Amino acid sequence: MQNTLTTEQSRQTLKALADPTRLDVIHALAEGERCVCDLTADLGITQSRLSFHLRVLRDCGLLADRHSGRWTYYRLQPDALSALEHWLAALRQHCSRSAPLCSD
Amino acid sequence: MQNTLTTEQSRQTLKALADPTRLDVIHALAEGERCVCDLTADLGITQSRLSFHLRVLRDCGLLADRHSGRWTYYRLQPDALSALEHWLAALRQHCSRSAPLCSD
DNA sequence: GCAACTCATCAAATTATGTTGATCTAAACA
DNA sequence: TGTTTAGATCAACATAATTTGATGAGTTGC
Repeated sequence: MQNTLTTEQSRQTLKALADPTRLDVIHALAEGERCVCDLTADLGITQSRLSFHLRVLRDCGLLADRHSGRWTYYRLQPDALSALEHWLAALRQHCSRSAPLCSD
Repeated sequence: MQNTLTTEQSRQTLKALADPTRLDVIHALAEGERCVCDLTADLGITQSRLSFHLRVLRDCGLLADRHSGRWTYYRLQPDALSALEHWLAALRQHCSRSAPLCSD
């Protein structure tokens, strides 16, 4: 059985994905793990701004980090996307019971 | 071929789903089509507030409406959820190419 | 016509999110 | 030890989203 998200967790993940800067981060990390300073350069944004978004993405499970020396490396956690897909699919099924229209 | 969403459309849909009031609306409509005044009563929120959220949901394609006399009926559009699922699945596949970790 | 009803929209107030620049901790290295 | 670098965090500000209460437009029935 796949990860089942609570509604609250799903909301946080949806919200995290709804931001353009954070989608840029995700795309940058699709190339592979990167340290914060490289990401800062890749994305051309300030360090504290990136740090803010990395935290949002990590807090909802979309990213994981790893410390080595003075660097912090971030990487994607595709399972978090799968979990959201499953939550969405369940919501859609719940919505597709296709109750009749109101008769009027 | 299913609906392909642009990044911008996906972002709007993600944002729309990330709100608790709007998820309540969606669950209420899973029971079937309803007019605004019934929804107002079901959810126990003010009419203008509900109207605001209905618009957000309609604008991103999650709901459709229908006018009859002085009533407006809203209903779910599960295809919008499917489209988002496909967008998410594509993102996940893009993220799962599993590039190697940084060697350090 | 007029009063009651449904719903959308608007402006103002409130709340939540994101950005900036400064500061702080820890690691590395001379 | 002192200095530099990586990155997190904080407070102040800026912007965006939501809520409220009021108003307006269309519909129905008297």
